[in-house]
Amino acid sequence: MVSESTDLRVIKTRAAIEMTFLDLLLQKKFNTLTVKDIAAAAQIGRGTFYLHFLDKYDLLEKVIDEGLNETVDKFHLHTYFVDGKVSFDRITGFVQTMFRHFKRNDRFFRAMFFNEDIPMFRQRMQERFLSKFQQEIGQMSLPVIEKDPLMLEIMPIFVSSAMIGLLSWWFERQAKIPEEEIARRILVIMTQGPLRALGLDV
Amino acid sequence: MVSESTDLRVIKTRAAIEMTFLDLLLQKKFNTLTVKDIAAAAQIGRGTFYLHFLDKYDLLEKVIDEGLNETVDKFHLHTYFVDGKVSFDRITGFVQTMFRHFKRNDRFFRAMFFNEDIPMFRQRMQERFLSKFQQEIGQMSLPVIEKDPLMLEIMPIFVSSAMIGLLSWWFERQAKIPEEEIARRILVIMTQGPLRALGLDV
DNA sequence: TAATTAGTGAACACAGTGTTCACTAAGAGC
DNA sequence: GCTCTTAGTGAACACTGTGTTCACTAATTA
Repeated sequence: MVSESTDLRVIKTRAAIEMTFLDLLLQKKFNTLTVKDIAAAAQIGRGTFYLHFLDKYDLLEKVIDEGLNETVDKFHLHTYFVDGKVSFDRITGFVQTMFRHFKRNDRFFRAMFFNEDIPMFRQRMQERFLSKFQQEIGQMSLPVIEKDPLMLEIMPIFVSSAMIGLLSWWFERQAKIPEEEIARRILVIMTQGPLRALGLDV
Repeated sequence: MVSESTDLRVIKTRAAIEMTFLDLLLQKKFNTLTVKDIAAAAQIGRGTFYLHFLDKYDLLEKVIDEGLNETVDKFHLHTYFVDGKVSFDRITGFVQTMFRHFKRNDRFFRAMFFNEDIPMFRQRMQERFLSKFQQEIGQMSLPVIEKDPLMLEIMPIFVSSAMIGLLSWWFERQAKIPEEEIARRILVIMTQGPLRALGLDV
Protein backbone atom coordinates (compact mmCIF):
# COMPACT_ATOMS: atom_id res chain seq x y z
CA MET A 1 0.00 0.00 0.00
CA VAL A 2 0.98 3.61 0.48
CA SER A 3 4.08 3.79 2.62
CA GLU A 4 2.57 5.35 5.69
CA SER A 5 4.26 8.59 6.63
CA THR A 6 5.09 9.44 10.21
CA ASP A 7 4.98 13.16 9.53
CA LEU A 8 2.50 14.67 11.94
CA ARG A 9 1.10 16.93 9.24
CA VAL A 10 0.27 13.94 7.08
CA ILE A 11 -1.32 12.02 9.90
CA LYS A 12 -3.41 15.00 10.92
CA THR A 13 -4.58 15.71 7.39
CA ARG A 14 -5.48 12.08 6.63
CA ALA A 15 -7.38 11.75 9.86
CA ALA A 16 -9.23 14.99 9.19
CA ILE A 17 -10.24 13.85 5.72
CA GLU A 18 -11.43 10.43 6.83
CA MET A 19 -13.31 11.78 9.83
CA THR A 20 -14.98 14.48 7.83
CA PHE A 21 -15.82 12.02 5.11
CA LEU A 22 -17.78 9.78 7.48
CA ASP A 23 -19.58 12.81 8.86
CA LEU A 24 -20.57 13.95 5.41
CA LEU A 25 -21.68 10.46 4.41
CA LEU A 26 -24.07 10.47 7.35
CA GLN A 27 -25.55 13.70 6.02
CA LYS A 28 -25.68 13.40 2.26
CA LYS A 29 -25.44 10.92 -0.59
CA PHE A 30 -22.02 9.78 -1.70
CA ASN A 31 -22.84 10.75 -5.28
CA THR A 32 -23.60 14.33 -4.43
CA LEU A 33 -20.46 14.69 -2.31
CA THR A 34 -17.69 16.59 -4.06
CA VAL A 35 -14.00 16.77 -3.31
CA LYS A 36 -14.64 20.45 -2.81
CA ASP A 37 -17.16 19.67 -0.03
CA ILE A 38 -14.79 17.27 1.67
CA ALA A 39 -11.86 19.67 1.51
CA ALA A 40 -13.96 22.53 2.82
CA ALA A 41 -15.34 20.50 5.73
CA ALA A 42 -11.92 19.10 6.57
CA GLN A 43 -10.51 22.61 6.39
CA ILE A 44 -7.82 21.81 3.88
CA GLY A 45 -7.13 23.03 0.37
CA ARG A 46 -8.77 21.07 -2.42
CA GLY A 47 -5.37 20.33 -3.93
CA THR A 48 -4.23 18.80 -0.64
CA PHE A 49 -6.91 16.16 -0.96
CA TYR A 50 -5.26 14.95 -4.14
CA LEU A 51 -1.92 14.59 -2.34
CA HIS A 52 -3.53 11.78 -0.33
CA PHE A 53 -6.19 10.18 -2.47
CA LEU A 54 -6.76 9.71 -6.18
CA ASP A 55 -10.38 10.79 -5.94
CA LYS A 56 -13.41 10.31 -3.71
CA TYR A 57 -13.79 6.70 -4.82
CA ASP A 58 -10.27 5.94 -3.70
CA LEU A 59 -11.02 7.51 -0.35
CA LEU A 60 -14.20 5.45 0.03
CA GLU A 61 -12.28 2.33 -0.89
CA LYS A 62 -9.69 2.91 1.79
CA VAL A 63 -12.20 3.77 4.49
CA ILE A 64 -14.20 0.63 3.72
CA ASP A 65 -11.13 -1.57 3.73
CA GLU A 66 -9.96 -0.29 7.08
CA GLY A 67 -13.40 -0.73 8.61
CA LEU A 68 -13.86 -4.26 7.33
CA ASN A 69 -10.34 -5.32 8.27
CA GLU A 70 -10.93 -4.32 11.84
CA THR A 71 -14.25 -6.16 11.83
CA VAL A 72 -13.05 -9.41 10.34
CA ASP A 73 -10.16 -9.49 12.77
CA LYS A 74 -12.73 -9.93 15.52
CA PHE A 75 -13.68 -13.34 14.11
CA HIS A 76 -12.34 -16.42 15.76
CA LEU A 77 -15.15 -18.80 14.92
CA HIS A 78 -13.30 -22.07 15.30
CA THR A 79 -12.80 -21.43 18.96
CA TYR A 80 -16.55 -21.73 19.36
CA PHE A 81 -16.56 -25.36 18.42
CA VAL A 82 -15.19 -28.11 20.56
CA ASP A 83 -14.50 -31.47 18.89
CA GLY A 84 -16.79 -30.54 16.00
CA LYS A 85 -19.59 -29.87 18.41
CA VAL A 86 -21.09 -26.42 18.90
CA SER A 87 -20.51 -24.81 22.24
CA PHE A 88 -23.70 -22.83 22.84
CA ASP A 89 -22.24 -20.55 25.46
CA ARG A 90 -19.27 -19.69 23.32
CA ILE A 91 -21.28 -19.04 20.20
CA THR A 92 -23.61 -16.77 22.11
CA GLY A 93 -20.61 -14.97 23.49
CA PHE A 94 -19.23 -14.59 20.00
CA VAL A 95 -22.41 -13.01 18.65
CA GLN A 96 -22.43 -10.59 21.56
CA THR A 97 -18.80 -9.66 20.99
CA MET A 98 -19.55 -8.89 17.38
CA PHE A 99 -22.53 -6.73 18.15
CA ARG A 100 -20.49 -4.81 20.67
CA HIS A 101 -17.92 -4.13 17.98
CA PHE A 102 -20.65 -2.87 15.68
CA LYS A 103 -21.92 -0.57 18.37
CA ARG A 104 -18.50 0.90 18.93
CA ASN A 105 -18.08 1.53 15.20
CA ASP A 106 -21.57 2.83 14.82
CA ARG A 107 -20.67 5.82 12.69
CA PHE A 108 -18.85 3.72 10.12
CA PHE A 109 -21.57 1.12 9.75
CA ARG A 110 -24.41 3.60 9.63
CA ALA A 111 -22.66 5.59 6.93
CA MET A 112 -22.01 2.47 4.91
CA PHE A 113 -25.31 0.68 5.33
CA PHE A 114 -27.61 3.62 4.93
CA ASN A 115 -25.99 6.06 2.59
CA GLU A 116 -27.98 5.43 -0.56
CA ASP A 117 -25.05 5.58 -2.89
CA ILE A 118 -22.29 3.51 -1.39
CA PRO A 119 -21.49 1.01 -4.08
CA MET A 120 -21.40 -2.65 -3.13
CA PHE A 121 -20.81 -2.25 0.59
CA ARG A 122 -23.02 -5.17 1.57
CA GLN A 123 -21.52 -7.39 -1.04
CA ARG A 124 -18.00 -6.57 0.00
CA MET A 125 -18.78 -7.05 3.65
CA GLN A 126 -20.42 -10.37 2.92
CA GLU A 127 -17.42 -11.50 0.88
CA ARG A 128 -15.10 -10.68 3.73
CA PHE A 129 -17.32 -12.51 6.22
CA LEU A 130 -17.59 -15.45 3.89
CA SER A 131 -13.90 -15.91 3.28
CA LYS A 132 -13.13 -15.70 6.98
CA PHE A 133 -15.98 -18.10 7.67
CA GLN A 134 -14.70 -20.59 5.10
CA GLN A 135 -11.22 -20.31 6.51
CA GLU A 136 -12.54 -21.12 9.97
CA ILE A 137 -14.61 -24.03 8.71
CA GLY A 138 -11.54 -25.38 6.96
CA GLN A 139 -9.98 -25.82 10.39
CA MET A 140 -12.70 -28.17 11.57
CA SER A 141 -13.21 -31.74 10.49
CA LEU A 142 -16.67 -32.04 9.06
CA PRO A 143 -18.27 -35.32 8.08
CA VAL A 144 -20.29 -33.71 5.27
CA ILE A 145 -17.31 -32.52 3.26
CA GLU A 146 -16.71 -35.66 1.25
CA LYS A 147 -20.37 -36.51 0.97
CA ASP A 148 -21.67 -33.13 -0.17
CA PRO A 149 -19.19 -30.47 -1.31
CA LEU A 150 -21.99 -28.36 -2.77
CA MET A 151 -23.56 -28.04 0.67
CA LEU A 152 -20.19 -27.00 2.04
CA GLU A 153 -20.18 -24.22 -0.52
CA ILE A 154 -23.79 -23.14 -0.15
CA MET A 155 -24.18 -23.10 3.60
CA PRO A 156 -21.50 -20.48 4.38
CA ILE A 157 -22.88 -18.22 1.68
CA PHE A 158 -26.36 -18.64 3.07
CA VAL A 159 -25.25 -17.82 6.60
CA SER A 160 -22.86 -14.94 5.85
CA SER A 161 -25.41 -13.28 3.64
CA ALA A 162 -28.13 -13.74 6.25
CA MET A 163 -25.92 -12.06 8.84
CA ILE A 164 -25.45 -8.95 6.74
CA GLY A 165 -29.22 -8.61 6.48
CA LEU A 166 -29.68 -9.01 10.21
CA LEU A 167 -26.96 -6.52 10.95
CA SER A 168 -28.46 -3.90 8.70
CA TRP A 169 -31.86 -4.44 10.30
CA TRP A 170 -30.35 -4.12 13.74
CA PHE A 171 -28.78 -0.76 12.86
CA GLU A 172 -32.07 0.42 11.36
CA ARG A 173 -33.60 -0.28 14.75
CA GLN A 174 -30.98 2.08 16.25
CA ALA A 175 -29.07 -0.88 17.67
CA LYS A 176 -31.54 -0.90 20.53
CA ILE A 177 -32.48 -4.55 20.66
CA PRO A 178 -30.38 -6.31 23.30
CA GLU A 179 -27.57 -8.38 21.84
CA GLU A 180 -28.42 -11.43 23.90
CA GLU A 181 -31.98 -11.46 22.55
CA ILE A 182 -30.67 -11.53 19.00
CA ALA A 183 -27.98 -14.04 19.82
CA ARG A 184 -30.57 -16.46 21.22
CA ARG A 185 -32.74 -16.31 18.08
CA ILE A 186 -29.80 -16.72 15.77
CA LEU A 187 -28.79 -19.77 17.71
CA VAL A 188 -32.25 -21.28 17.34
CA ILE A 189 -32.31 -20.64 13.60
CA MET A 190 -28.82 -22.08 13.20
CA THR A 191 -29.55 -25.24 15.14
CA GLN A 192 -33.23 -25.92 14.39
CA GLY A 193 -33.54 -24.29 11.00
CA PRO A 194 -35.59 -21.22 9.98
CA LEU A 195 -38.86 -23.10 9.54
CA ARG A 196 -38.89 -24.85 12.90
CA ALA A 197 -37.75 -21.57 14.47
CA LEU A 198 -41.05 -20.10 13.38
CA GLY A 199 -42.95 -23.03 14.85
CA LEU A 200 -43.67 -24.65 11.50
CA ASP A 201 -44.16 -28.37 11.45
CA VAL A 202 -41.59 -29.88 9.10
CA MET B 1 -45.93 7.40 -12.56
CA VAL B 2 -45.31 8.90 -15.96
CA SER B 3 -48.44 8.58 -18.05
CA GLU B 4 -47.21 6.07 -20.57
CA SER B 5 -47.46 7.32 -24.12
CA THR B 6 -48.69 5.13 -26.95
CA ASP B 7 -46.76 7.11 -29.55
CA LEU B 8 -44.52 4.68 -31.40
CA ARG B 9 -41.62 7.09 -31.36
CA VAL B 10 -41.75 7.31 -27.57
CA ILE B 11 -41.99 3.56 -27.13
CA LYS B 12 -39.09 2.98 -29.49
CA THR B 13 -36.88 5.60 -27.87
CA ARG B 14 -37.56 4.40 -24.32
CA ALA B 15 -36.89 0.80 -25.26
CA ALA B 16 -33.68 1.80 -27.02
CA ILE B 17 -32.47 3.72 -23.99
CA GLU B 18 -33.25 0.95 -21.51
CA MET B 19 -31.80 -1.79 -23.70
CA THR B 20 -28.65 0.17 -24.37
CA PHE B 21 -28.34 1.03 -20.72
CA LEU B 22 -28.27 -2.62 -19.65
CA ASP B 23 -25.71 -3.36 -22.36
CA LEU B 24 -23.48 -0.57 -21.18
CA LEU B 25 -23.83 -1.60 -17.54
CA LEU B 26 -22.51 -5.05 -18.49
CA GLN B 27 -19.47 -3.37 -20.01
CA LYS B 28 -18.54 -0.51 -17.72
CA LYS B 29 -19.12 0.94 -14.29
CA PHE B 30 -22.28 2.92 -13.68
CA ASN B 31 -20.22 5.82 -12.32
CA THR B 32 -18.22 6.19 -15.46
CA LEU B 33 -21.29 6.00 -17.71
CA THR B 34 -22.38 9.38 -19.03
CA VAL B 35 -25.64 10.49 -20.54
CA LYS B 36 -23.57 11.24 -23.59
CA ASP B 37 -22.48 7.59 -23.79
CA ILE B 38 -26.01 6.31 -23.39
CA ALA B 39 -27.42 8.68 -26.00
CA ALA B 40 -24.66 7.81 -28.46
CA ALA B 41 -25.10 4.06 -28.00
CA ALA B 42 -28.89 4.34 -28.22
CA GLN B 43 -28.49 6.49 -31.33
CA ILE B 44 -30.51 9.40 -30.06
CA GLY B 45 -29.67 13.02 -29.34
CA ARG B 46 -28.45 13.76 -25.85
CA GLY B 47 -31.31 16.19 -25.36
CA THR B 48 -33.79 13.44 -26.18
CA PHE B 49 -32.60 11.47 -23.17
CA TYR B 50 -33.76 14.32 -20.96
CA LEU B 51 -37.22 14.18 -22.49
CA HIS B 52 -37.61 10.76 -20.88
CA PHE B 53 -35.50 10.69 -17.74
CA LEU B 54 -34.26 13.26 -15.27
CA ASP B 55 -30.72 11.88 -15.30
CA LYS B 56 -28.93 8.55 -15.30
CA TYR B 57 -29.94 7.89 -11.69
CA ASP B 58 -33.58 8.25 -12.61
CA LEU B 59 -33.08 5.79 -15.44
CA LEU B 60 -31.38 3.30 -13.15
CA GLU B 61 -34.19 3.69 -10.64
CA LYS B 62 -36.83 2.87 -13.22
CA VAL B 63 -34.98 -0.08 -14.68
CA ILE B 64 -34.47 -1.56 -11.22
CA ASP B 65 -38.09 -1.05 -10.25
CA GLU B 66 -39.37 -2.77 -13.35
CA GLY B 67 -37.00 -5.69 -12.91
CA LEU B 68 -37.85 -6.21 -9.25
CA ASN B 69 -41.57 -5.84 -9.80
CA GLU B 70 -41.55 -8.62 -12.35
CA THR B 71 -39.51 -10.77 -10.00
CA VAL B 72 -41.59 -10.29 -6.90
CA ASP B 73 -44.75 -11.02 -8.86
CA LYS B 74 -43.45 -14.55 -9.28
CA PHE B 75 -43.75 -15.16 -5.54
CA HIS B 76 -46.70 -17.10 -4.26
CA LEU B 77 -45.13 -18.58 -1.18
CA HIS B 78 -48.27 -19.30 0.79
CA THR B 79 -49.35 -21.83 -1.81
CA TYR B 80 -46.35 -23.89 -0.80
CA PHE B 81 -47.71 -24.57 2.62
CA VAL B 82 -50.67 -26.79 3.36
CA ASP B 83 -52.33 -26.45 6.77
CA GLY B 84 -49.24 -24.73 8.13
CA LYS B 85 -47.13 -27.65 7.03
CA VAL B 86 -44.44 -27.37 4.39
CA SER B 87 -45.07 -29.23 1.18
CA PHE B 88 -41.61 -30.32 0.10
CA ASP B 89 -42.51 -30.92 -3.51
CA ARG B 90 -44.13 -27.54 -3.83
CA ILE B 91 -41.33 -25.63 -2.18
CA THR B 92 -38.80 -27.33 -4.43
CA GLY B 93 -40.93 -26.43 -7.41
CA PHE B 94 -41.05 -22.85 -6.21
CA VAL B 95 -37.29 -22.54 -5.94
CA GLN B 96 -36.92 -23.98 -9.43
CA THR B 97 -39.48 -21.56 -10.83
CA MET B 98 -37.58 -18.64 -9.33
CA PHE B 99 -34.25 -19.76 -10.70
CA ARG B 100 -35.77 -20.15 -14.13
CA HIS B 101 -37.01 -16.57 -13.92
CA PHE B 102 -33.52 -15.42 -13.01
CA LYS B 103 -32.10 -17.29 -15.96
CA ARG B 104 -34.53 -15.66 -18.33
CA ASN B 105 -33.67 -12.22 -16.99
CA ASP B 106 -29.99 -12.95 -16.92
CA ARG B 107 -28.89 -9.66 -18.44
CA PHE B 108 -30.73 -7.60 -15.88
CA PHE B 109 -29.45 -9.49 -12.86
CA ARG B 110 -25.89 -9.69 -14.06
CA ALA B 111 -25.82 -5.98 -14.70
CA MET B 112 -27.24 -5.26 -11.27
CA PHE B 113 -25.31 -7.76 -9.18
CA PHE B 114 -21.93 -7.32 -10.75
CA ASN B 115 -21.64 -3.76 -11.92
CA GLU B 116 -19.41 -2.36 -9.23
CA ASP B 117 -21.25 0.87 -8.84
CA ILE B 118 -24.93 0.09 -8.70
CA PRO B 119 -26.06 1.68 -5.46
CA MET B 120 -27.98 -0.48 -3.04
CA PHE B 121 -29.26 -3.07 -5.48
CA ARG B 122 -28.92 -5.97 -3.08
CA GLN B 123 -30.53 -4.06 -0.28
CA ARG B 124 -33.45 -3.04 -2.43
CA MET B 125 -33.93 -6.51 -3.75
CA GLN B 126 -33.82 -7.94 -0.25
CA GLU B 127 -36.34 -5.40 0.96
CA ARG B 128 -38.71 -6.37 -1.82
CA PHE B 129 -38.25 -10.07 -1.09
CA LEU B 130 -38.72 -9.44 2.59
CA SER B 131 -41.94 -7.51 2.33
CA LYS B 132 -43.45 -10.07 0.00
CA PHE B 133 -42.25 -12.82 2.32
CA GLN B 134 -43.79 -11.13 5.36
CA GLN B 135 -47.02 -10.64 3.50
CA GLU B 136 -47.13 -14.33 2.65
CA ILE B 137 -46.32 -15.34 6.21
CA GLY B 138 -49.12 -13.12 7.42
CA GLN B 139 -51.51 -15.36 5.56
CA MET B 140 -50.52 -18.42 7.54
CA SER B 141 -51.37 -19.19 11.12
CA LEU B 142 -48.18 -19.66 13.03
CA PRO B 143 -47.99 -20.85 16.63
CA VAL B 144 -44.86 -18.83 17.32
CA ILE B 145 -46.36 -15.43 16.65
CA GLU B 146 -47.75 -14.80 20.11
CA LYS B 147 -44.92 -16.53 21.87
CA ASP B 148 -42.02 -14.86 20.09
CA PRO B 149 -42.67 -11.79 17.93
CA LEU B 150 -38.96 -11.05 17.71
CA MET B 151 -38.35 -14.39 16.03
CA LEU B 152 -41.15 -13.60 13.61
CA GLU B 153 -39.25 -10.44 12.70
CA ILE B 154 -35.78 -11.93 12.56
CA MET B 155 -36.38 -15.11 10.65
CA PRO B 156 -37.72 -13.56 7.42
CA ILE B 157 -34.84 -11.09 7.37
CA PHE B 158 -32.41 -13.92 7.88
CA VAL B 159 -33.90 -15.96 5.06
CA SER B 160 -34.49 -13.19 2.52
CA SER B 161 -31.00 -11.87 3.01
CA ALA B 162 -29.53 -15.35 2.70
CA MET B 163 -31.34 -15.82 -0.60
CA ILE B 164 -29.83 -12.71 -2.12
CA GLY B 165 -26.40 -14.03 -1.29
CA LEU B 166 -27.11 -17.42 -2.82
CA LEU B 167 -28.54 -15.84 -5.93
CA SER B 168 -25.52 -13.65 -6.45
CA TRP B 169 -23.25 -16.66 -5.97
CA TRP B 170 -25.29 -18.64 -8.46
CA PHE B 171 -24.91 -15.93 -11.09
CA GLU B 172 -21.19 -15.72 -10.43
CA ARG B 173 -21.03 -19.41 -11.24
CA GLN B 174 -22.61 -18.58 -14.63
CA ALA B 175 -25.93 -20.01 -13.50
CA LYS B 176 -24.57 -23.42 -14.38
CA ILE B 177 -25.41 -25.38 -11.26
CA PRO B 178 -28.69 -27.26 -11.76
CA GLU B 179 -31.63 -25.63 -10.03
CA GLU B 180 -32.79 -28.87 -8.44
CA GLU B 181 -29.40 -29.35 -6.80
CA ILE B 182 -29.65 -25.93 -5.20
CA ALA B 183 -33.28 -26.38 -4.29
CA ARG B 184 -32.49 -29.60 -2.42
CA ARG B 185 -29.75 -27.96 -0.32
CA ILE B 186 -31.86 -24.96 0.48
CA LEU B 187 -34.59 -27.27 1.65
CA VAL B 188 -32.19 -29.09 3.97
CA ILE B 189 -30.90 -25.83 5.44
CA MET B 190 -34.43 -24.54 5.92
CA THR B 191 -35.71 -27.66 7.65
CA GLN B 192 -32.64 -28.93 9.53
CA GLY B 193 -30.77 -25.69 10.08
CA PRO B 194 -27.40 -24.59 8.68
CA LEU B 195 -25.29 -26.41 11.27
CA ARG B 196 -26.92 -29.82 10.92
CA ALA B 197 -26.84 -29.33 7.14
CA LEU B 198 -23.06 -29.35 7.37
CA GLY B 199 -23.13 -32.49 9.44
CA LEU B 200 -22.36 -30.74 12.71
CA ASP B 201 -23.57 -32.36 15.88
CA VAL B 202 -25.83 -29.91 17.72
C1' DT C 1 -54.12 15.75 -45.45
C1' DA C 2 -53.66 18.70 -41.53
C1' DA C 3 -52.46 19.06 -36.81
C1' DT C 4 -49.64 17.56 -33.25
C1' DT C 5 -45.69 16.44 -30.92
C1' DA C 6 -41.19 13.67 -30.61
C1' DG C 7 -36.65 14.12 -31.81
C1' DT C 8 -32.51 16.94 -33.63
C1' DG C 9 -28.34 19.44 -33.04
C1' DA C 10 -26.07 23.38 -31.81
C1' DA C 11 -25.35 26.67 -28.30
C1' DC C 12 -25.35 28.15 -23.46
C1' DA C 13 -23.77 28.86 -18.60
C1' DC C 14 -22.36 26.24 -14.95
C1' DA C 15 -20.02 23.05 -11.73
C1' DG C 16 -16.66 19.82 -10.61
C1' DT C 17 -12.25 17.63 -11.94
C1' DG C 18 -7.43 16.89 -11.67
C1' DT C 19 -3.08 19.22 -12.44
C1' DT C 20 0.48 22.92 -12.22
C1' DC C 21 3.40 26.30 -9.89
C1' DA C 22 5.48 29.56 -6.93
C1' DC C 23 5.04 30.42 -2.20
C1' DT C 24 4.55 29.59 2.98
C1' DA C 25 4.93 27.10 7.12
C1' DA C 26 5.33 23.09 9.82
C1' DG C 27 7.98 19.13 11.22
C1' DA C 28 12.29 16.10 11.22
C1' DG C 29 16.95 15.35 12.31
C1' DC C 30 21.19 16.71 13.69
C1' DG D 1 17.87 25.82 18.42
C1' DC D 2 18.95 25.91 13.42
C1' DT D 3 18.86 24.07 8.95
C1' DC D 4 16.91 21.06 5.51
C1' DT D 5 13.02 18.91 3.75
C1' DT D 6 8.56 18.43 2.41
C1' DA D 7 3.43 19.07 3.36
C1' DG D 8 0.06 22.25 2.51
C1' DT D 9 -1.78 26.70 0.17
C1' DG D 10 -4.41 29.08 -3.19
C1' DA D 11 -4.97 30.68 -7.60
C1' DA D 12 -5.05 29.48 -12.32
C1' DC D 13 -5.61 26.13 -16.05
C1' DA D 14 -7.96 23.23 -19.61
C1' DC D 15 -11.28 19.81 -19.78
C1' DT D 16 -15.47 17.04 -19.41
C1' DG D 17 -20.09 16.40 -18.44
C1' DT D 18 -24.52 18.56 -17.09
C1' DG D 19 -29.06 20.17 -17.91
C1' DT D 20 -31.62 23.62 -20.52
C1' DT D 21 -33.09 26.45 -24.52
C1' DC D 22 -34.59 27.19 -29.25
C1' DA D 23 -35.68 27.02 -33.97
C1' DC D 24 -36.11 23.35 -37.14
C1' DT D 25 -37.39 18.64 -39.11
C1' DA D 26 -39.85 14.49 -39.39
C1' DA D 27 -42.74 10.92 -37.74
C1' DT D 28 -47.31 9.65 -35.99
C1' DT D 29 -52.12 10.29 -35.15
C1' DA D 30 -56.78 11.23 -36.07
